[in-house]
Amino acid sequence: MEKNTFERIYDVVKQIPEGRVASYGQVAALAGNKRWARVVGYALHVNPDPEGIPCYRVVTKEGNVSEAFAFGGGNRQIELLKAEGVCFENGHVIMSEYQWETPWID
DNA sequence: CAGTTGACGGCCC
DNA sequence: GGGGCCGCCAACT
Repeated sequence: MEKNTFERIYDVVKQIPEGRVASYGQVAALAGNKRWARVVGYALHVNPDPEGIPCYRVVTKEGNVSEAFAFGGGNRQIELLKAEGVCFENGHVIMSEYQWETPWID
């Protein structure tokens, strides 16, 4: 049973632990192809289930968040991440310390 | 079916 | 470090 590209991306995002963030490229790589960075952005853009898909834990490789955030605003995303213990620096996540360590990968 | 778009990533200046 | 260009793939019109 092969899942669609979007479903695979959503599945990966759902697996992101609290207090951690993953870059679009990271999610894309875990979903199957790291070149899906654009596709990941698009997938989260449609975000069919914002309550089940913590898209706020997904940031750019620089730790920068998106303005067009599904929850109401990019600033909102930062607040949510800070609430989970993620520290920010100059408006961006310290990726070096908080980027998801993807231990698995089937 | 073909062209455009997009919440990106990497490389260059 | 910041800004710009190209490339990548799937979804949308």
